[in-house]
Amino acid sequence: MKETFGKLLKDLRREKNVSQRELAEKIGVDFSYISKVENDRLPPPAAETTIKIARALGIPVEELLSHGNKLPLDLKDMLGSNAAALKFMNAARDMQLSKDEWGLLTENLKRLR
Amino acid sequence: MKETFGKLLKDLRREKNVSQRELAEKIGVDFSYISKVENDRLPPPAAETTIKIARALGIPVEELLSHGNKLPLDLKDMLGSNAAALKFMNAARDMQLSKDEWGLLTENLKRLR
DNA sequence: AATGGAGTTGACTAACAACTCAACATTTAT
DNA sequence: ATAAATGTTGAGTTGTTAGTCAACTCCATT
Repeated sequence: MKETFGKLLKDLRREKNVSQRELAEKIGVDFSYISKVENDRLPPPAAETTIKIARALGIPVEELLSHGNKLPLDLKDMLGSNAAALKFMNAARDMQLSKDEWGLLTENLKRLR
Repeated sequence: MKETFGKLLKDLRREKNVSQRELAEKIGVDFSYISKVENDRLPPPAAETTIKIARALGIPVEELLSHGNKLPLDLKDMLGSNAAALKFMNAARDMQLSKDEWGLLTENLKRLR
């Protein structure tokens, strides 16, 4: 159904004409690690590494994160320590919100203040 | 500033007149583990274990989760795989929402459909 | 024909998470 | 005072995460 993280990364990297070694150096990992991730031999990198990759390639961070199913630490902390936010998220999950509905909520957020 | 997970658990458990052994058996862990957690010798349990504790003691799940800074797996999956939800959360984090504002959002959610 | 750049692979590892087990100490009830 | 219940502690276990390192292979040039 959904494209793997590896394939997505490989395609994006190639589009930008960056070698595995170049990318690896920019983000501070071994290049062989990039290879394995691109071929889905290893799971997607940690959130912070994924973010570095997105920045290095100049693509929206969320797209990559969501394909890797990874949560940045700051978000995890915010949610994990906030009962009210947790309740909100539980309710949202139960409603199975669509992409557009999430967009709407993000708009509402700005109008909240 | 904020009460530790351990102290909170110890207080709640005592209020309900439950021994460490009883609680441990109900949720399926060794009782010595409960002791260590209550004395903050070990970090708060995994989210799923924390939820079992909350259920066993009859207290709201979110209160305990938020004190342990743990995120249930289903929430993590939902967020981690949804770019639109991630953007929403990022925006919310940037705004430093108060408890009441989160409550408002949860209300709005119901009115969304 | 050999050098260099790019990609792939196997084996290994350090750190952390989430506990268990056995022994001992303390508190409570009889 | 003693037995039973309850609580604490040290040491060890098992699994997962997030990678590294060295050794290849496969091409494209020179």
